[in-house]
Amino acid sequence: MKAIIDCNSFYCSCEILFRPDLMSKPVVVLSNNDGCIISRTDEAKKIGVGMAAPYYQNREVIEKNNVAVFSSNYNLYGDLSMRVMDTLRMSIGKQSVEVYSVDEAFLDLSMIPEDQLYDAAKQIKEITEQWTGIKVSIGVAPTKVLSKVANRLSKKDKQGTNGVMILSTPENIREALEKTEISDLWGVGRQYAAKLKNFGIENSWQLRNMPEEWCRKNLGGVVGLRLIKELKGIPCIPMKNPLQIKKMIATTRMFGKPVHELKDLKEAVATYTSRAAEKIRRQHSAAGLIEVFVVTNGFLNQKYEYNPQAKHTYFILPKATANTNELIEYALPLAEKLFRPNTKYLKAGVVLGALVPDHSIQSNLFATHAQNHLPSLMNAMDNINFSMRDDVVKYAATGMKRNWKMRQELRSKRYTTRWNELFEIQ
DNA sequence: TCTGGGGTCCTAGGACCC
DNA sequence: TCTGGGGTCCTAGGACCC
Repeated sequence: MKAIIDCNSFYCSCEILFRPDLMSKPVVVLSNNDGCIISRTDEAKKIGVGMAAPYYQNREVIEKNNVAVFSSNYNLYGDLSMRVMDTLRMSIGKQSVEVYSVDEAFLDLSMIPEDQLYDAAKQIKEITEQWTGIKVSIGVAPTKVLSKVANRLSKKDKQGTNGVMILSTPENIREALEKTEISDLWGVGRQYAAKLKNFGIENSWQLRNMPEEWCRKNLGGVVGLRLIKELKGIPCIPMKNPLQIKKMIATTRMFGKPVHELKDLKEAVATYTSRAAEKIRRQHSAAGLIEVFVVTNGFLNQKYEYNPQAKHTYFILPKATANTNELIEYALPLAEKLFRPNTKYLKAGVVLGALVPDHSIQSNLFATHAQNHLPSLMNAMDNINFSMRDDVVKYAATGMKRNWKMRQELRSKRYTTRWNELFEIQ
């Protein structure tokens, strides 16, 4: 059996942990740039705050109901996520935990006898909540897809299920699938949901009973086939090796306000390149490809309409590297190539791909002495920036003023990762 | 005035190989 | 007179996830 464990309204729960006065109150967390709502408590949901909806569209209901609003604080969420995952690894062994996202993990429970599953799941839940202060829900079933179904139902009815739901009998599974609308099924997005509804398929049980060949044809080939098999209780999506390294790493951001000068765009691209390079060094990778993209929104002086258009371009490196200055040298011409005067830019991003382990980079006999010492320079920079924080050491190309930086007007303190922002008790 | 920031996997089709 | 039947690798794009 497999389980998925999921933190309830994760970002909001992290904020409430340090603001106990907000417990059982409506709370929301905004995306970067304070653009969209990306986490909301049940109480906020109840009064009609939409998920993934623009902040400004919900402003009225938020202010009227005194909803607590936070900018996203990824330092805080990342640290608490690590605590949750560490707790799970301690509870059932690190080989049995697959971190799926910042607030979710799949657990392999195959070593637990069926009649003890409920108690085991309940215990994992209690330990996690006690050690981290974050509430969680658990769904247990024979396959990953079914465990997601179980988890969703346990969250919908927290009182009735105590946040734990086991789907082990055919009757249980049938009932759960009948209750799960097709658009709520893991693996069915907007496109497929619309398509399935056209065929008269409204819930997951109906999909389960379709012919497998039909699913292969209509739901993306083997992806669809796996989905229907998983619905029938046949595991097709294996647990992943916990030590897998990423295949691509990106840093992309909306600008605080639209950018229209090449100088600003280049600063941003250099900054994102530095961030992305730090990330690949952290997993001991080097990049063989760099891609830059920009999102424009029409012309300067034109009336504002949200109509984003993406453009991208890339460069294949002669030799994989993790050195920030080399990567910036490749990135800036790409930004210049994309730039058009008189254009409003909303967003830019840098993607590092074709990642290889850094020990496998071919060394170059003809490289200069200085080039051969770049890894130690990168190491030193990373160490300084990690211990001192806030980019104490950076490249000049990343700019000093950075007037394109995103807005984060309502961010809470980074209680667990900055000495000078510790939680205080009066 | 205003709409996030990451990722994964799969397929089709073209270029090229023997 | 006859003109095959496999492969691999790469890229772009589309779907999905949180």
